[in-house]
Amino acid sequence: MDDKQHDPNLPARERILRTAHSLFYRDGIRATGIDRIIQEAGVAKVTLYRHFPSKNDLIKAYLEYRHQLWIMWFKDALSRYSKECDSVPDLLIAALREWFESDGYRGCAFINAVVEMDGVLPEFTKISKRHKEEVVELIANLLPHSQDRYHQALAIAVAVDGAILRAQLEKQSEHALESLGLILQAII
Amino acid sequence: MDDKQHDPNLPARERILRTAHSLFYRDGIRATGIDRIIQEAGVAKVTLYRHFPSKNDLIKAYLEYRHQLWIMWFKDALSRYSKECDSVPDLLIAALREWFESDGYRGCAFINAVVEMDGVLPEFTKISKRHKEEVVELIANLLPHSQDRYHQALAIAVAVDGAILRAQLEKQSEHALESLGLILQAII
DNA sequence: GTCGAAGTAGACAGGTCTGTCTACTTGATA
DNA sequence: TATCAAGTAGACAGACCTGTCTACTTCGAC
Repeated sequence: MDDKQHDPNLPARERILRTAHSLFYRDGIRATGIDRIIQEAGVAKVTLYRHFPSKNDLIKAYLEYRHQLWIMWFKDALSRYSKECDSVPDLLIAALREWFESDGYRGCAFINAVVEMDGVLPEFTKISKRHKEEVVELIANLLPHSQDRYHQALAIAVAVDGAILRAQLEKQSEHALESLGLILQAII
Repeated sequence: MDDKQHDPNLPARERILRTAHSLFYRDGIRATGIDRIIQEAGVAKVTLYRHFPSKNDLIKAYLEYRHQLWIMWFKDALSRYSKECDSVPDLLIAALREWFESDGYRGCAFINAVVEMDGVLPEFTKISKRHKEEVVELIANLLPHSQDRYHQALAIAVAVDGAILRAQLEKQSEHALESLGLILQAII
């Protein structure tokens, strides 16, 4: 899900976006300055501002990019683990474990963005809500059809967010996954 | 739980701490400058730096203060609602509803601090972990004695964190509380 | 009454931030 | 060959940040 190569053959816009993604996610949005991004991306400042008129525009592009990246990874992980997992709880936990234990895991980029940037631009919150809604839909698709399938998926998504945070706060992911397992077993 | 009076008769240290609490929680830690705090608290810059040698020291004091404030509120809310609630899920949800729907609700100060300040000082994360552990203990006290009471409390705390986030992301608290209710009913 | 602790206002240093500007280079296309 | 889009380096403006400094005031304890 992460990409750190910064291939100098890529077009400038792509290099800027990928670098912004790495730094915004790793160090935080406010803590990452434009100068740092252009240095690491190997582009001139004018180039960055030609593609992204302001830092807020770059942040929005980062969130859209991250959304695509994460959803793609999630779908892929679900399909990969579906072979060896025979229950929805096991499947979700296997996928999330892969994420929580990946290098440089720092929680959910959208939660982090809302915490850091709430009040600066309403669009950051809007993008984050859209992301969470799409996650709920993906979870709902895993559940058997029933009247309250959507409510169930919503509750699972809430529990998943809690687990994401716990894995971020503690270095270990085991407690978070254990707690999430207990919740999922109970709900489903 | 919140205090906005800033009584000018209070000692300077107290005024600084309360003002820092209001601003750090409302606007975020990084977004709040020292100049803003001293202006709003009505103290000189030298006075602030005599009591808190650096901004990081002030942030630590803010977190400790917030911890005491929140735990006090939580205990009080639990005891207040225990009269009219006859189950643990109802009790927790009644208390959290009060918080989620209070003026200026902006999520959990400790989650926010970790997201904003992770990597700046390890102590911020340490204080936040201690806070969460104390919350787990308070939740465990509500549960009947059993072998896995602590695991149950941990899982509930994870779900509560998820609900805290959902209530922060959406303007409404209803969805968050509904999902949390579903989880609690299933677990307990 | 003297002294020291704790307060005041506000200038200042040195750093970082976003965003603009100038002046130059490179490469594809018409 | 001429043009134009897209890139480069880097100085600069103006704002804001933390933290230090000077010089003055107030007030209680001894």
